[in-house]
Amino acid sequence: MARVRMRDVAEHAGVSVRTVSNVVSGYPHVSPETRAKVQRSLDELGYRMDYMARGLRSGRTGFIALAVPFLAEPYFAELAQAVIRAAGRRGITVLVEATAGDSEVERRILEGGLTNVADGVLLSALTLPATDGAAAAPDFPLVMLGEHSVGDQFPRVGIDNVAAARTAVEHLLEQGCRRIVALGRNGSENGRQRTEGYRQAMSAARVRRVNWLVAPVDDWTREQGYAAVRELLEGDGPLPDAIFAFNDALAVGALRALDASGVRVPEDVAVAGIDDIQESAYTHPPLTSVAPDLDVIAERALTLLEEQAGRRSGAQGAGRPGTEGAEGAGPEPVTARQEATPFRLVVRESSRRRPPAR
Amino acid sequence: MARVRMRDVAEHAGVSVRTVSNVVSGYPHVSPETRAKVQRSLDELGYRMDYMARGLRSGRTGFIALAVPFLAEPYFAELAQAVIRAAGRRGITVLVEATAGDSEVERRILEGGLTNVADGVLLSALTLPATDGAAAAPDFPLVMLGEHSVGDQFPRVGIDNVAAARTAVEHLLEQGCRRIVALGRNGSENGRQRTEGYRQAMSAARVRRVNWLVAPVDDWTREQGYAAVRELLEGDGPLPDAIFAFNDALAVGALRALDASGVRVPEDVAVAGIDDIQESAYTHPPLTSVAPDLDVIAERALTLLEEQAGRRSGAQGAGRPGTEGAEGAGPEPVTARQEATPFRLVVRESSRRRPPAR
DNA sequence: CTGAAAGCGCTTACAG
DNA sequence: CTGAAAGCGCTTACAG
Repeated sequence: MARVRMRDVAEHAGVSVRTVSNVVSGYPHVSPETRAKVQRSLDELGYRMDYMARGLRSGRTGFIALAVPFLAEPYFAELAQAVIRAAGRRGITVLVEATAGDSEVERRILEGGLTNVADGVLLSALTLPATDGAAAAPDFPLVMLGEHSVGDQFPRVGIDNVAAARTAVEHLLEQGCRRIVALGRNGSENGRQRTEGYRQAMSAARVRRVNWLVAPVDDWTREQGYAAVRELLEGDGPLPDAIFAFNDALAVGALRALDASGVRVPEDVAVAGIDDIQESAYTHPPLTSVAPDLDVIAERALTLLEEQAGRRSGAQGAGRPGTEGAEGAGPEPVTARQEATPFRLVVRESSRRRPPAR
Repeated sequence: MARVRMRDVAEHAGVSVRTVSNVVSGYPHVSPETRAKVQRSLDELGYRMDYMARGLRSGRTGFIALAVPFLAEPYFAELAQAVIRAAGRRGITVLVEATAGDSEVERRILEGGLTNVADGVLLSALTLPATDGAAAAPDFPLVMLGEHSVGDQFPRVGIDNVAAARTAVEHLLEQGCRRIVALGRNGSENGRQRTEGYRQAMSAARVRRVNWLVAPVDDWTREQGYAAVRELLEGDGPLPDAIFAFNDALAVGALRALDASGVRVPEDVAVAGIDDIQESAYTHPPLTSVAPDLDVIAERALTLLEEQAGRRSGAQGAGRPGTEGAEGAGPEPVTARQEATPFRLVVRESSRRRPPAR
């Protein structure tokens, strides 16, 4: 019951390993009879590819790495799920790394810490300042995932943060809200962009400055949303009539704080968030949110990764040829494509203050 | 800027690759001067281990595979997070697979589908009937994770389902509830065990049979919890005075259904679940739940995996030696250890009907 | 404590 | 369309 290698299959079928390899990897030019014969041996012996060996030889591992800050945050869990599903469709296995939002860890990944183990890297950075990595474009396939962008030397796939935020705030304005809190500023690039969307919407609606409210937080978590809104409610200013949370986790925390203080939603305060995590359909009341299309994000990210890999290794995919003397024209500088993916506003009870127009 | 190999480092430092390998892998018997010299070359050249090559040679990949049904389910996301964290502490990288609860996929994993890529497998099976795989103990390190058990030929790490369920129901009984719905029966082994816990608690409290209520579901999701409770409320029987949900996702759905129907929690109906997912502290009202210790589960599972790997390869760890002629005494039958990990009841507002005893 | 060498299981030009 | 052979970057007995 020892390990079955290609050589064993070849002997069993009476062909060379080359032929077995061809059959296994789906190389088209194999005679049907040979293929059938080999397939029979494959099945009979229960052959299973050794991916390590293939990876060593071909320079391709069949893995991609996905690095997210926290897998336990619903948004990232749902994103990871979408990536794993999309990768599965392409026969790619996903290696999940949790960075804990540690910029040291994120930097290491940007510097290629995962390249020996993965053909490409999907990084959902949290803390990396936009100036970082400006020095060098990576010499391996890399796509930034989700909202955060690190300068623009890397391709990124995600929604347009400014537009998403503007959409949410415009919706609140349409409900008749004026005194709207922007909940979530925290010094991140993403936070700046969502603040900008808020600003644009408020400005376009000519809301007076006295009604522009900002509640800063450390992280975009339920805890922070709760704490920030508690503080707001305990202050002596007049109540806001709406809260725009920079993500749904913050909104969930905000809803809990409002509930605990007996503030009615949406009658007293309307609430909207971004991400449309699954939880948001079950809050009290159900949460209005801007929904990114995670499947589209995952698909595009993988496509971009493949494009980069293709560009890097030439047409026929010579993998890791010998001493790599002639590197072609060298890895072409990847055009930084910042793809904005579609999103839609999902209106639920938390912001429904006016009867829907018929 | 070609790839730096051990050979390059060896030349640069004026030693053999053997020595470089020794330094890199932390082999103790290297003279301090040599070590320092090699280290300098390592740093200077920016050497990075090729894990594929090491994996091929040593028979050990440095990966473990974690298979869960859905990464987007909070419980599994939090479990995965705990596993990744624990693995990181041991220098192990985690490969995450999503089975979608497909028994075909789960069976394939049980048959070794991931062994060529991972040193061990952590499987959180959902649908596998207990009879499956009874045929053969696996010939690779495998630990079943979480609540589901597939017979007892595999080691399993998780809470005692019967005890956890009993604890939750006993708590509801203590609150004065009598007419308690068991929400979640679905034909799974886990479901049977939690039903048994319910039965034990109800029976011990001598609750009359007319008050034993069961609400079956397909999956343990928010959707199903919502639908089942809607149906319950629309029926013509008297209302229950408590709902024991087999997990928190079901409880979240139940809370939403009760909220939508204007039923007050906990005054009219008390609610308790199992899992204590992060979301549960933010529901309306906050949810009482039985909390497993995911960090303990992850740690124990990894330890068990290592024990199995050790048993399999002999003391000095000869990896994959030659033709493996002498397989020792063969892989010893792994004693099926069903480790019950600790849990605690977290009481929140959803079940607090009586003033706490002082 | 260190070197020279074999070999892990694959893929892939090179011939035929 | 198929074979024989080299080699990917490591680890590890075997010598010394």
